[in-house]
Parts: sequence; structure tokens; C-alpha cells
Amino acid sequence: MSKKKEVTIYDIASALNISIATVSRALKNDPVVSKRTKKKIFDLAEKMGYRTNHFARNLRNQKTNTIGVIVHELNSNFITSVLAGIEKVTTEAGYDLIIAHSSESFIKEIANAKNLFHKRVDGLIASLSLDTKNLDHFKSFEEKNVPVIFFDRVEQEGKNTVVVIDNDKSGYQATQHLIQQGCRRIVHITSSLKRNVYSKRFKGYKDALADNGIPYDETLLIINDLSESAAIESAMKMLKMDPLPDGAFITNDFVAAVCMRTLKENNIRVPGDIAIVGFNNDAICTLIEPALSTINYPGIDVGEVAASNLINHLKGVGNMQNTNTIIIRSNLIIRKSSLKNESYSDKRKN
Amino acid sequence: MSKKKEVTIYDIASALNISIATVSRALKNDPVVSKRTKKKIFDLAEKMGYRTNHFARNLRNQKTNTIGVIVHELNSNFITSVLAGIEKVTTEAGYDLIIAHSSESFIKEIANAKNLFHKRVDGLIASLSLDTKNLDHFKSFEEKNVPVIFFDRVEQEGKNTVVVIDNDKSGYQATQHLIQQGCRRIVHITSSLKRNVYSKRFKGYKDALADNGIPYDETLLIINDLSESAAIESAMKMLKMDPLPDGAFITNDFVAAVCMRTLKENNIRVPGDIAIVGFNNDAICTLIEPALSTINYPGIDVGEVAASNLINHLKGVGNMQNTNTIIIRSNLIIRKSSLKNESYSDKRKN
DNA sequence: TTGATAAATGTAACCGTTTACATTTTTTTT
DNA sequence: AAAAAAAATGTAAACGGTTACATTTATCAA
Repeated sequence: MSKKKEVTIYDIASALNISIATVSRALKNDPVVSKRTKKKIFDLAEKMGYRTNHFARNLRNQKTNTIGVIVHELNSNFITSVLAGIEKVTTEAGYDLIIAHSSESFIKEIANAKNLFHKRVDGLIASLSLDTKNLDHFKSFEEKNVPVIFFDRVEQEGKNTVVVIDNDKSGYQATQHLIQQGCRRIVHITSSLKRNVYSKRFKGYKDALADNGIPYDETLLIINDLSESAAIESAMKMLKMDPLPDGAFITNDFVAAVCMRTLKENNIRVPGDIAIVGFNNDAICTLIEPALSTINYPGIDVGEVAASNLINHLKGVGNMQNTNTIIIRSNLIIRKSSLKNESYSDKRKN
Repeated sequence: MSKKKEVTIYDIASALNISIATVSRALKNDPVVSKRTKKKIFDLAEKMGYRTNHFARNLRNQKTNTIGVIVHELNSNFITSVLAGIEKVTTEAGYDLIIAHSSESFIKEIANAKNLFHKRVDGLIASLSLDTKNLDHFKSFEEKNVPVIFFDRVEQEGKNTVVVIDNDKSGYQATQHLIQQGCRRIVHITSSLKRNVYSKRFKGYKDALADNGIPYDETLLIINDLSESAAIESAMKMLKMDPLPDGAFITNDFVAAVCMRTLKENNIRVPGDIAIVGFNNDAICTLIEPALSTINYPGIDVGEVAASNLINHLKGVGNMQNTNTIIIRSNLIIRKSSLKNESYSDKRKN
């Protein structure tokens, strides 16, 4: 029942009557150790059930081999694909991951950052919470020269490397598409404009309107959080508009899905009465009815790029100084929810 | 640009002209240190930007303060709620989390287990992959007396603690409900019967049929994985059945949603022609149309219970020997997708 | 065979904590 | 004021690796 003593390099060394230095080198596959001794050591280590003590190693090496990740929410299709992308790259490179999430709270994000800082992650990948006010909590990383890469929700003024899509263009494309479908009163449902993703999509929305000679009407802008109740609220606001809007560009698929459901419950036809375009290309898009047009935002690519950039930096390959902004390709996916104009649809589909 | 040297207890000690032992004790808030010295030490530590070196501490303490988690999939509503539950409890107790996922592959699960074992997690929480053949890869934990708790997908014969719901009863309830709605040819779409969750739900399905005098028809059993393509295949199989089934108990909400879509695309009405009950109570349930009846499987509770049990065990409170199986409450949620019988629906709703 | 060179192995300091045990300082008792 | 007891602090040895530098052993040319 009692915990068996752990095997150390000392045990292996004394069993084979060699020095710990040789054992240590052999286990790291140092070419300086002869093949014969290496084999003996490997075999015995295996037989004795040796496992490296990462604490001893990290203590000596002064690095943790760990990368911290702060995301604003776990329960999101997009975020889990980003994490998958990060994980793929980091495990391949032999790094551990500590994943923290802020639940969209500034306070929690600060706590997460502090925690990861004290855990001494070698690098950090983060996406800001909705109500993050400033980036002071990342300063300590900067001071200790721990690289930080932001993705999705970022602050672009700083000198941090950021991985994003062209939110501006995406917003423009979504809106332009709705206009081409004949929409003239297009609602824009989004979240805090303090966050780059939303402000840029908003800019794209306004630019598309302007380019089509449609005046921007601020009563058509609805800002809310990303919860189900907020989504229902937003849909209710749309329903109260007079005249009714004929299109909606909603910057989150889940919110779009809930809105659509609420509108339908109130006998509004989609896309007949109101055409809808969402954002992210989550799995729900093709499960709801009508299928949701959206902007494809490939999380896995974002994660992979962010992680491999960070790791390259840690390894000293390439410097982050000259790559400040990395833009991942995104694109509009047209489905039934925005197709008022069948002839247009035919053109696109064939 | 160069990395500033880290502050250690030596630096604090020599700055205050006291011994490192006192500093170490003070920082752990040991009552043996006088209030005066403690204050001096805390203040200076803060001012110098001291942060504990967890490696040195763990090396000395011979524990990692880390809990490993192996899940079969990250991209799942249920799993992310379990993780949220685990995280809540573990961070409160000051433990770190390493999350690994097997992507339903036995090979990867073995690799994950080996990795976490080498990282020396203090405890492990795991759910088996679909094609896990045996539990040999967990033996090393047993040998070193590292506690392992399984949840959801478990192997009940062993002497491990497991956290589950009453899958048997849930399967029975789902099927019974369909029968009460008038269904007589009920398809059961599920996954590998090697996994307890599916075999037990299957047993519940059969028992409910038997109790209602409906003979079990093995052509109505469809076994598949949980992918979108598999779900479409399953729906196609249903469509080819002659006569058509009039109900379906599907052990996964996502699969159920895809099946429902496929059926509808083929002009089958739900619940009119085929009533459907899913499993898990994912967010999609109320977004698709008709809303999906399902078994509510509260992941967050599962995670919290598993984690707090593990931690209690690690702290020596309560022994895992006498608590082998923990059953979390689950319940049937009736929505439109299974309501053929309006009067019954009214009864339930009022 | 010898000396030079290369290859393999060994020695010992170090990474930053914790803690049993020893010592010093302060407080209390008589 | 001295002795005894309690409180505070200090000393030094772990914990298990890594690696600069030193030493030994093997290889090869002359």
C-alpha cells in the first residue's frame, strides 16, 4: 500500500556502477555516450520503471516547458478548435499546456494572468474577455521577457504579436451580401465595441452600407453579451422595430441561432422577412433551419499559427519584432438563411 | 532586453539580514515566525517581485499539485461542462490541471496516460475512448498508488471509483416515453456497446420494450460512431427500413440533430412520422426544430463530484475503498421532437 | 611502442525550496 | 537576578536532475 520509492538516476548509476552524469546524458540521448552504455542504461531504466523528474530538470534548466493559454470561454466551438490547433503544435514540440478561462470577466482574466505568471509559463497565448479594460496584467510578462501572443480578441496598438482575421473585410462581405439580397434595413447585433473583433466588423458593416448609398441608422445597432437571454432580448428589440428590419448581421452563430428561433416563434420568416448572416461557422449552422449563412473563422488555423509562432520565438528562430499582425484567411459561406434572391443563389451554387 | 534575474528567498534574506529558513517559513505564513518579521518579509517580497519557484518546492515536497484529465473529445458540450466542474473544484483547492484528449482513439489514450504518468500527476480523472480495449495503461498509476477516477465512460468491474448516471434507467425512461407516445417500432441509434454508457442504455431500451410487450427487433439497432457522416448514414438506414420506424432513441444529441435534419430533408415529419429522443441536453436541443427531447446529463455536477472526491482522497479525507460508484441524478426532458400525443403533452406541461 | 588525439566517463557545483534539529533571544517564574 | 520555559531564528542537508571542466580510456599514426 505504501508508495514505492521513485527510481532516480542515482539508482541506475549505482546499479550499473557508472556515474550519474553518464546516466543523465544517456537518458537525454546525448551522442557523447557510447552506444553500449546507452543501451544498458535505457534497458535498466525501462526495467526499473524510471521516470524523469521534471521538477528537478526544470529547476536546473530554469524553464518550465509550459505554455499558458487564457481564453474568454471554453464552451464555444470556435475556442475549442483554437485549443485543438494550439495543442497539436505544442505537444509536437514537447510543451505542456495550462488552459485558463476568464468567463468574459476582467477580474478573472487578471487572476488567470497572475496565476500563469507565478507558474512561470515560458509563453502565453490569450484572447481578451469582453469587459477587459486594459492590458496592465500582461505587463509582468513583458518585464520578464515572456512572449505573449494574442488571438481573436486583441489590442492592436501595443507591440504584441496578434493573430486575427480581417474582421473589417468580413463584416463588409457579410453586409454586402445582405444588400445584394435586397436588404435595406439591416440590423447589426454585436457585442462590446471595445473589442477589436466587434468594432472592426461594425466598421465593415457601416462601410458596406455607405458604399451602397444606404444611410447608417444607429437604431439598428444592438449591443449585447453572448448569452442566450441576451440573444432573446435582441430578437425582441428587432420585433419592436417599425418598420421591421429586412436583414441582420449577427456577429456570433449561437446568438444568431437563438435570434432566429425567437423570430420564427413570432412568425417572422427567415430569410423571407429577415435574412440573417452569423459569424464563426459553428456546427449548429447546418443543424438549424434554415441553415445559417456565416463567416467561416477557422479556429484550428488560428491556434496552430499562434502556437507555432510562439514556439519559434521561444526557440530563438525568427523574432517577433518584425511580425506584428498575422492575418488568417476567412470567408463568407452562403446558406439558406440569407438567400432571399433565388436567382443569385443559383448563380453562386453552380 | 536580457531576462532579469529571478528573485529568490536568498535575495530577500540577505537584504533583511535574516536566514532563508525564516523567509521560507514566513512566505508560507508559518505561525512560528513573528508578526514583525513576517510583515517585513511580505513587504519586501512584494516590492522585489518575488514569485515562488514551484519546481524547487515540488521537488522538495515530492508532489506535483497537478491533476491529469483524459477525455475522449474536447468538442462536446457535455465534456466542456464536465471540465468546467472539475476546474472549479481543483482551482479552489489549489491544484493545477493538465487536460489531454484521446479523440476516441485507444492508441492516443495510452499515449496520454503514459504522458501524464511521467508528468507525475497526483491524481487522474478519465473517460474512456470509444475503442479502448483494456485498462492496462492505467496499471502504472495503481502501482504508484496514484488515485484514478473514471467518469461517464467507465469500466465498472475494476475497483476504481466511477462517477456515472443511471444509464440503464435513463434508457428505460427514454424508451418508455416513446412507447407512451404510441411508438411501436423504435430505432435505437447508439455507439460501441463495449462502452458501459451505451450497453446500459441499450439494456434500458430492451427492458422498456419487454415491459410493454414489444418484441425486440435487432434490425432496429444501429451502431455507429458519433461523427456527422455516421449520423447521416444512420438516418439513411432508417429511411430504408420497411415499414418505417415510428420512433428513435439516439444516445447523443448531436447525432440526433443530424439524423433529424436528414430525415426532414427526406420529407419525414418529426415527431409526426418519427418521434425522437436524444441524450445529454446539449445547447442545440432547443435550437433545432422541433426542439429535441433528451436525457439531461449534468456534466458540471459530474465534474465537481469527480474532482472533489479525488481531492478528498489526496488529502486523506475519506477513503476511496468504500465509495466505488457515485451516481449523479439525470432526468428525461420532454420537448416537441417526441410529442406525438398532444393530450399527454398537455398533461405534462400544465 | 609511444605519443597525440579523440571518445567516453567522472566530479562536483548548482538550481530554489523545505524542514529536522540546533541555537539564540525573549518572556515568565520564583 | 537567576533559572526555566517559550518563542524566534539559524544551520545544513536533502530533493533529482544538468553541465563545465577534469580525468580516464580507446584509437590511430609514426
